[in-house]
Amino acid sequence: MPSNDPLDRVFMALADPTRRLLVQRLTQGEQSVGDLAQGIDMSLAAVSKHIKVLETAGLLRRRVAGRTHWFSLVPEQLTGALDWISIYRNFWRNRLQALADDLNQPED
Amino acid sequence: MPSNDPLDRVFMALADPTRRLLVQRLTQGEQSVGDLAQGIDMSLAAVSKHIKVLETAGLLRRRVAGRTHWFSLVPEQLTGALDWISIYRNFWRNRLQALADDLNQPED
DNA sequence: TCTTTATTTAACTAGTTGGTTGAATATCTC
DNA sequence: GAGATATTCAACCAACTAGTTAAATAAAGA
Repeated sequence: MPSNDPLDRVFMALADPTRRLLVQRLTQGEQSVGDLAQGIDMSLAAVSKHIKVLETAGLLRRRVAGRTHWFSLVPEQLTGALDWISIYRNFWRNRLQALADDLNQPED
Repeated sequence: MPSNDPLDRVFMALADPTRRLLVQRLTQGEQSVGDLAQGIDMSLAAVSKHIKVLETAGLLRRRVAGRTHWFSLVPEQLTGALDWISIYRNFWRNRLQALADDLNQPED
């Protein structure tokens, strides 16, 4: 088993262009494996694996109906990743702002 | 060489808890390899490699002064990752909002 | 110049990733 | 029930990751 940490898994899941494409496509709404694999030059089994990585990371949810598996996005984990980045990005932005403010001080 | 895509590299770089710790520590300001490695139960060579991964992803900058290498955060690439996530998170939030609005409609 | 300090590089290893193909499972349709 | 459809599972492989230790490089200090 690879990493167990939710942030590890989410960032890892997003570190692949095929998986980011799948996430992007799922913003159009619920889709099946076949739908998602459309136009991707890769075996269905490989796409299925990518989907499983996203699912394990908690980025999407599977609904099985008959022989078809339907997937849709789940926002919570994306939010966790966003929050992590935001903390440090905001820190940095504040730093730059402080520097700018400082430079604008009268020379005195 | 692994992936060449900037987003791949940034998300991959953040998918490791040691590297996220390094980023977190660098919000305290510029630090050397030795500083950064403090308290991390890992060889200096390993920490040095983690730093290189972050550097290659464009998340930090190296300034060599004498025998010491100083590192500091660079915000641009973090922003790229943040933007990617935001696009889809905002999409999702809007969806939920639309649903909520719909449920609040008078029944007519 | 010799030694210590700061860091990287090289060679190696175990485990993981991302793909393949072929078989298995489950469901739908005739 | 037989065949087609949708998808996963298993076994395999090449490439990459994340660590190790030992040696190399470079600069500082005595």
